[in-house]
Amino acid sequence: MRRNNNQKLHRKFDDDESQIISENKPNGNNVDHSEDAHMKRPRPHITELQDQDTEAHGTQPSDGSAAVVNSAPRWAQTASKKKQKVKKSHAADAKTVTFFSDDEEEQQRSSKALSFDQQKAKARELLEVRKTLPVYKAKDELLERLANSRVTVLIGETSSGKSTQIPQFLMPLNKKSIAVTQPRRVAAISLATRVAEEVGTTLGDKVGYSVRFDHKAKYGTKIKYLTDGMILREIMIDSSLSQYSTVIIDEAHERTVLTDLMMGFLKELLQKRKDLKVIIMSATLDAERFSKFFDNADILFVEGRMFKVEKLYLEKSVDDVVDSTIKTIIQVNNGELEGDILVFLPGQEEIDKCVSLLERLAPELPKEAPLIVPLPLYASLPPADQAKVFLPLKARRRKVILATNIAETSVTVPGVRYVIDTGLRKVKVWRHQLGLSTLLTAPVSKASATQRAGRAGREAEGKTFRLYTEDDFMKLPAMTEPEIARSNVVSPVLMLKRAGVDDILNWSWLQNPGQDSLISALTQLHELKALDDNGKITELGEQMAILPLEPQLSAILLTAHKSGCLSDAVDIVSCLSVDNLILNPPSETRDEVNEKRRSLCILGAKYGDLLMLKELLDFYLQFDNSQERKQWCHDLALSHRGFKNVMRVRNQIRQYMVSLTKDKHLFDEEKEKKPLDIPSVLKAFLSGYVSNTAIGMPDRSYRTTTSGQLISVHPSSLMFGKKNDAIMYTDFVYTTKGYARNVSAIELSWLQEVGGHVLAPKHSIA
DNA sequence: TGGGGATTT
Repeated sequence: MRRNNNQKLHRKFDDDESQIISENKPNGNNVDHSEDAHMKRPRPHITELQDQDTEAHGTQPSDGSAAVVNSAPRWAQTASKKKQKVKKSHAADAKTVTFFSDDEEEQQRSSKALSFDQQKAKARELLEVRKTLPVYKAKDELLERLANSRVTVLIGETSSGKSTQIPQFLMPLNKKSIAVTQPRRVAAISLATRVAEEVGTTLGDKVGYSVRFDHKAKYGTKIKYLTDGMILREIMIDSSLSQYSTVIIDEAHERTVLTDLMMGFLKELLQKRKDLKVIIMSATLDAERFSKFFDNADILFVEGRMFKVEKLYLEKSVDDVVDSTIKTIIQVNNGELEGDILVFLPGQEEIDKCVSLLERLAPELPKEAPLIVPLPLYASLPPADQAKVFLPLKARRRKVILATNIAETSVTVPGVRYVIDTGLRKVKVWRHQLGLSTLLTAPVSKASATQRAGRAGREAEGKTFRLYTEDDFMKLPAMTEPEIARSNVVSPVLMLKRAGVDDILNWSWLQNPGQDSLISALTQLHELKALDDNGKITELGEQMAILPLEPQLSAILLTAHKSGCLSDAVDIVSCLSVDNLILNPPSETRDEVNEKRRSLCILGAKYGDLLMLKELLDFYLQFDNSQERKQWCHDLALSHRGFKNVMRVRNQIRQYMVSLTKDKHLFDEEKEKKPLDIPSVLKAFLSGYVSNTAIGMPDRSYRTTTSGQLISVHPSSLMFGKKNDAIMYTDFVYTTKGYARNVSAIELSWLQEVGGHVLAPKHSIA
């Protein structure tokens, strides 16, 4: 790398993103201008639930009456009014991820078991903290507004306390339960834990939660935090959600597929259930859209309490993101006061490059500045490595956390005062015309850039260094495109069919994914025999909708059941539905690890990755010692935690299959150790992945059976470099070229046998 | 012979 530090950043005071700035002057508690200020470490926060920081600092909040307005234009005005500055309190942070292992998590929770009196005392103590939250000041006015409308859109900035407080305010007013939905499991669990403390009840009693594999709620639980996926499951069982009188959709601005679906269902349900109230909570500008969707619902605004974040832009655009990132890190480290640095990069590749460059450079940097400690953070990183970003450092050191989008919403790292934002992210876009996904590096939206910047202003004033020009920023789209517009909607469509929606194209979509995308999904479901020729859901389709799996995988299990290889198929499907089970070995050991996998998985080497998964799971199950198991996972670059999840999924699927088939002894065959019937297993998978097949060409390339596109076997596959007549794959991703991932060898004759109805030439006369 | 942003039932 060239040592060229003349990269210039110029200052730009905020006028475009008034919602996260403060007009207040520093209050003196957080900014220290003494020479060695950067040596003073911020107090480490390991989890958000520690009982400290109970005192509030800073200026007085604005009065409650100013905090709530009911129209968007005034919202802008209100947003630019003074923000209070209060030292971070954990209440607003109750969604932060904690990195306990499963066992530790359990211990942590049970160690908190308090007596009735202790619970009440604790709740009284917490009440003082709650009173400092912006939303608490506006309580009376909020309640009045909420009482008068059936649907309300509530804009609450980060740290307003809306997710913890609003349900508590509403509790005495609701006859039935209040459901609060979250996009992520950890958020649902930690919010419920926090609110139970504030209410002074045992978790699972008055306040509880419900997420996959974990429920702490009973009949009569007044406030229930659920994941979006979980409440959709409940809708499948009880379409009128009769146990709730209020449903709160939180984090609606994230626009996940499941949140969007939920809003569509609620819109329809509101006509049926006249006693139901709905609150849509969002952190950003989407308010108008939500309001219109729900027949011009009231919009309320509650301010947050973020600190001011100064934004700096480049004067000239740069090409080399890694180079420019490194220079900026060094510049910030040399020139800025105490506080850690959070860097947003698009992907693992860029992160790993930066980490190794920084490790090399760190010892050569000026001795006056803190020593840089680079820490990568991305989803496929083992949990133990992820947890390192939370550990406190010794004096005279500065964390530089190099992260993907994971740090934008899912993981909140305390102590960050500086954000460096490359303005890039990776997006997966589903091309229904081609039946493949593309993984693109693309610019973020303004909303996303604002969110990233906000990560520097959670505990004190901060700065964000944007590695693009202000002009570039102005050209960014206002909002990230909702996920549903770029996803495969097979699963949502099946869900709607199962809920009795006939006219999918004209359903109450918050955002319609588009006719082409919907028709492609309907076609796929027809091919899977989930829908009949009239588009009505079949019995098979009903069963597929019940299983907590993608329709393809459900179809595979139902076929496998008929052909007598269910147990093996369940094992493989369980592995397929866990992300990051098979890790990418670090480049130093890559060849070695690949060779180990190949020699261990004899069937995998011959038949492909699906059988490798089966073999790996069998090996995993053989260990009786958890230490050996961990070591084995480590040697083969497999995720130990991933396998634990596989076991939970496997268990759940088995239960579902038992109840679907009403055959209690369905999995008893396991005791007999039936030999593995490889063709049956592969044919069962072929029934779900008929369209994901390709024929081998003489030049060792493959062409897909559906469109004749050129496709290559991904190098991470055991089938890489092998010649086969035909292959089947679970994923087709276009990056530098079209890659098939998770590849298995199949026989040409099976294509006609299993997939004749799909692959028959379109021009043939029926 | 080459590279997987993030969720969830």
